[in-house]
Amino acid sequence: MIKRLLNQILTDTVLSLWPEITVPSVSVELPKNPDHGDYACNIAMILAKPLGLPPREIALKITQNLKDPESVIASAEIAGPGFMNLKLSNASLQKVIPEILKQGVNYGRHAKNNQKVLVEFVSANPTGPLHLGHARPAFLGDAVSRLLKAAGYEVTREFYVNDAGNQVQTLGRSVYARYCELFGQKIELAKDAYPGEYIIEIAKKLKALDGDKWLTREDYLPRCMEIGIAENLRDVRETLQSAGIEFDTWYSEQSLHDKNAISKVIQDYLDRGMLYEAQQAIGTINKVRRDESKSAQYAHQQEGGTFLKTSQFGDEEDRIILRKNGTPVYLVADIAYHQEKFARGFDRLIDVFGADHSGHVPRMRACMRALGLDDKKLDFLLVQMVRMLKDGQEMRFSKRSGQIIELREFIEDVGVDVVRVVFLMRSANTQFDFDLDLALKKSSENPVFYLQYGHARMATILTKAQFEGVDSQILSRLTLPEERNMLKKMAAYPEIILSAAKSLEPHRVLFYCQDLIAEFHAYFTQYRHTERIISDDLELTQARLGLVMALKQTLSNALSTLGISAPEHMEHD
RNA sequence: GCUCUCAUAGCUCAGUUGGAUAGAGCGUUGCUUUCCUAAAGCAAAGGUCACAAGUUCGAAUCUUGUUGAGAGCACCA
Repeated sequence: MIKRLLNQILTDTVLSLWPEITVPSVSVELPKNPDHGDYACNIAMILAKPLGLPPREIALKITQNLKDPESVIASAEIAGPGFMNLKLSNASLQKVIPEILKQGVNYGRHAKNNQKVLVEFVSANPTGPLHLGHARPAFLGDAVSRLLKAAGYEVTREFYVNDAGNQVQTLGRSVYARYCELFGQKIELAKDAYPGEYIIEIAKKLKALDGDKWLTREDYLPRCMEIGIAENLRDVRETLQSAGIEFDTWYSEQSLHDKNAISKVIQDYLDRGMLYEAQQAIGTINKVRRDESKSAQYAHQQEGGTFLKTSQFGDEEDRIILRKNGTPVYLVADIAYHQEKFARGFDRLIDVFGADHSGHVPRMRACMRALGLDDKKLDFLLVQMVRMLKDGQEMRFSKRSGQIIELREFIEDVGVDVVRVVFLMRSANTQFDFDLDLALKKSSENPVFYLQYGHARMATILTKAQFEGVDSQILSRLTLPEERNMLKKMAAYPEIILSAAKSLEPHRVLFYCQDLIAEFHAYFTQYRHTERIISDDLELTQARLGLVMALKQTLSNALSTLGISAPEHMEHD
């Protein structure tokens, strides 16, 4: 809000001086070095080239002719190669407090931008419980959704349910095997069967509902699949709920099959002349593939069929979509699903998934473009892998061996907020090591407590003293450098939300919280003997309480935008 | 072999999209509490931003190459 004001002033000034010039987007920044004023601007350096003048000269002109009717800028200095260091008047900084208090929980929330966005995330196969591997994309998708909403988007959160295909059939057979076992039959699990304990629980449920009716029947599979999917989805939903993650829609893959969306896509491609019959995809011939590549490994299973001309749209080779026997491959259902998403009228589609599926990105883009759809609407948030460490050793998970840590248990053991913060602290783009021992320690080594303690400390102060409201007279008492810094920081909050949403990077908000709290803690401790918040000076006390209240509001808004709870009170030893 | 991502303090990571003297947390060392919560604060130590060229007023950030790590490269889902 202050930034926008400064932008306006500088743009007006430049226009008044050089009307013929198209003013580039002015960049005003919070400098790290306090000697560089409250805000720093590099516009003079950017204008040096188009104006053909030295940056310092331009800066001088600008500072001497500032169009600043409300005298927001108290002083402007020229420094270094041509930076303008702006110092703001106390009064203009102090205005943030009433602004924040007026807006309350809405401070930092932006007006609706009439953009509809769909965020698809988790979308785990309904063949088992969620495990630790799902955690990062789940929390990221959730936080990104919250961020986009705060930034003014109308957000729909969607879970794509893979309830069709081989995997759920395997699930059905696994359930049936355990079901038979419950009636005393000796069974041998198939090689690809799911070995987990939870399958037995599902079998028990089936037995309780249907008795022994399926023992002698051949058509057991649909029923076993149905109950398997339903039970797993229920478990997934509960786990997500305990993680504070809700979805608006659960989109069934089977429903696409049911309404013939698959054959429709193929017809669409056919109409567009995008298909051809061949032994081999165009593109593979030119590509040197060594024995290590997977396609070479499986070459003997490749028989030819119907191919889609994705190589014309940026994919490295054409993709098969119908096997030689005419059955569609998995990709087609995924294409149909994305086509559906486009048809539902969103302005922006975001897919969140693990970086192990990064190969999916150019392929899906190409498939959409081959349908004549604008793939710029499609965004992929790739979440890098997490390496789990226990006792300094990497833990390897495999679903087949049943060696997994269930997300549900993990959240129960560690606490939602801790897990959430650990996963949101890092940008999605970097892989990181998750130290399990550290997460389990409920000590100050854990960054969550720092955040929450800051909020609780503010809450304590406010309950201790009666806050009677602010007016600009009183607020003029806030003149300590630390107080000015916190005012600036709070004023920057709406910008942080916007840029974090724009770049799909929730961790920025978390680092912002960390900074804001650090400033408050330092302020609090430094002045605990001299300039206490609650003092005999009633006016000063009210002004500082107003500051704390605004801080608390900003912090609580930021934390809730990430789904992290902000307690009023914290118990500890 | 090819493609993508990454490489910043002892460890885990930020770095406002090209800006001024590269930051935080943890760990290490020393200090601060009669008090509104010490789950806090202050100070110190710790860096060839993997390496080498290039682009320009200016590079951790952009380009190319090299090295190293992770992921992907079947008509599996």
